[in-house]
Amino acid sequence: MLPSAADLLAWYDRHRRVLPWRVLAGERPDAYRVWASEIMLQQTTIAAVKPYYERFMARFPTVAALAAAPSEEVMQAWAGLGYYSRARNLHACAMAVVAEHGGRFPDTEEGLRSLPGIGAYTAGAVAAIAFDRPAAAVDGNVERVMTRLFAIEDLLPGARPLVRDRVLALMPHDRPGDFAQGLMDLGATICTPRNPACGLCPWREPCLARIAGTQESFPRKAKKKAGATRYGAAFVLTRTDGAVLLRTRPPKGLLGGMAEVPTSEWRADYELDGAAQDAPVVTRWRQLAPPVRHVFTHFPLELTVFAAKAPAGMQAPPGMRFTAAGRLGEEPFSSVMLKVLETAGAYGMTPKTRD
DNA sequence: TATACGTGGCC
DNA sequence: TGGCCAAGTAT
Repeated sequence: MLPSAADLLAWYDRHRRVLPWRVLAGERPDAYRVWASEIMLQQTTIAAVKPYYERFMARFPTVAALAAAPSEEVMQAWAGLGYYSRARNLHACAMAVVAEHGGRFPDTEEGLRSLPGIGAYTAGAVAAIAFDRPAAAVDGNVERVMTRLFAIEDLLPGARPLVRDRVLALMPHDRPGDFAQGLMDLGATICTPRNPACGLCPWREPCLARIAGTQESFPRKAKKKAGATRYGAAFVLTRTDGAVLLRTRPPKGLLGGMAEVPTSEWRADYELDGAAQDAPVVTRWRQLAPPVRHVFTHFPLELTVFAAKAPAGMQAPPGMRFTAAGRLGEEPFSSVMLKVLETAGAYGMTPKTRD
């Protein structure tokens, strides 16, 4: 028995998930909303995205509204979601859609692919979901489903073209958008990484991995090695009027464009003894404990927090600013920076309560 | 092809 | 606790 799109679509019609960015069955969704949700969902869980998506749509209801917004406002709306280059590209993409496409998203995979922040997956997903094009949207869910279904032994990401070919071969001529979403829903709810619910799967009979009993060993992928811990010092300078000394990180690279208190470099061999030389001003710094620990995708970070007071009239050093206590909520702080500020008692909001 | 790029939840 | 994982993209 071979897998068929009809079996998946029948399952999808009964079990499709209700999601904020998903319209009712049979309705054509707004490309802007589909696109925004796809960008947010890159490497990010639905639970994390939901509150951001709702706020984002209320704040920027149309692609024109997003394009017209200041970049600081976009970064602030994204703060806490991670992978901040997504926010920069999102903004650039909105401006390109307005300036080069008359405010409407291209309705082809190729047209979408040429926009900033839209790669192979997102181009396929938007083309399929928003425009019902027969495009393959190969994400982690689809990779898992297809490598199991066909027992594809090749390592990812090398096997991706093969997965894509399999998806295109199964693609129905009608309802390609539902097929794309059904594939993802199946991966997210049935064909899960651990303990897949094979008994409930519409493709349980043709699934080669299930037949062999090896479903959990797919997809095959190379192990990636963890980076070495980096260390550094963070300096929280609070004026007596409550304002905190801040700066903005360079637009590209780690936490690009996000707000932070001044810090030393973050290095594996950082020596805390010389931390005073990295401070933004010469004053009496108090070392706080314990240090802030944070884990990025490619390395763990340990920041020792130093705090000091400054007179109310103090001016910020070049390239830095004092932000009033009442306006800290408007700054685009990353989660690691919120931990630093909380350690210093300069900000009462933890990452978890940011919503 | 390999690496940089966040964050929070789960076991 | 530590490694893995979540609707990837850019370089």
